[in-house]
Amino acid sequence: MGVDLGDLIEKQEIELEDLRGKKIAIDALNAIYQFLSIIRQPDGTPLIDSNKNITSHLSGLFYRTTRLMEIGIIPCYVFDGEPPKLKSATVEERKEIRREAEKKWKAALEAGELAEARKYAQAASRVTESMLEESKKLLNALGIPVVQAPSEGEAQAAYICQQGDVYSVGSQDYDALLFGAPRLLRNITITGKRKVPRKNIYVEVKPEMIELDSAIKEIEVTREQLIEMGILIGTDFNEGVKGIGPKKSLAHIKEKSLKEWIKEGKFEFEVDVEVLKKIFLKPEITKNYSLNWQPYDQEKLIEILHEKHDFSKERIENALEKLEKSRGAKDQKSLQEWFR
DNA sequence: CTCTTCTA
DNA sequence: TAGAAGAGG
Repeated sequence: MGVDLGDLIEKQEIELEDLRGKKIAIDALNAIYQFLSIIRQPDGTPLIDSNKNITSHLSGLFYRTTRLMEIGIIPCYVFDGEPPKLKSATVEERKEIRREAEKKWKAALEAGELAEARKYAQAASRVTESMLEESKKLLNALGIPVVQAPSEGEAQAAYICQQGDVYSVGSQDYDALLFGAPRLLRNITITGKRKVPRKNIYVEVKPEMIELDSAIKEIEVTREQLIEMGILIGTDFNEGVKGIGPKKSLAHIKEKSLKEWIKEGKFEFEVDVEVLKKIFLKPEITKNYSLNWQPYDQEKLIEILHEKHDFSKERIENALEKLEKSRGAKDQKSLQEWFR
């Protein structure tokens, strides 16, 4: 979920093609969760192989990643490690929401309410340990680097971006900005047309880019103030103040610091605010990672997707063929360079 | 989500 | 041939 900075932050609509030749560190859990929740049948059933294993995430990861590569984008994926202890409340809360959604899904199915069923099925999506393991194997076979974060993936991705090893972080959540990512790309794993809930209309979802420096300059705050705003609104690590959203948080933080507000007794937090701020300012990351792009291993891909999970061999080969074709194109030197 | 097939 | 609809696993 992450912090809701939505309307405050200045963003720039872009085309995927604008990112040709750019390296991007994608928040793996974020992407996998999106695939798992979106790739479903009308009644909410995910894709499954003959052994009843869910495969929606693999389908999304494979086709989306090869499409990005086809355009000439150079992705790597960052996986989460142990969540900070302060996240446990959020984790529990999400579990409960999923349990409720699961019940409602089944009820809606029995009542024959397809759209309702799908909605609750999506909310019930749960990324399991084995899904993550398989996703890593798939990315390995694709020759895409996988970085294992010690703690929060967004924090690690932000660090990799700060080091200049990638152009941008890719995630739906704004948290990466609080972690100090110089650039954030949203909507790069979900694009195209999306149905507006409860309405029969579709909106075009386009990739958007946020540059941390210009975004905070625009609203005239520092990164530290942005973090304080996040804490007021609520993050994965603390409950926000009731009734305070992006707009009010900005006004409050501009008036005086969080520390002063607390001292005056205006706001109260269960956790020491300095501890919260430290999660974002000095996150647990590793400097020990390597981004090493390799050619894909067709045999391994066939083994994982076709032999193990019943994907059509023809479709896999088609996807790889398209990749080859785009790689042969003249104007994509940057893509070729990455294999040398 | 992306891909293939159907339809005007 | 382009856009909608359905399938994929």
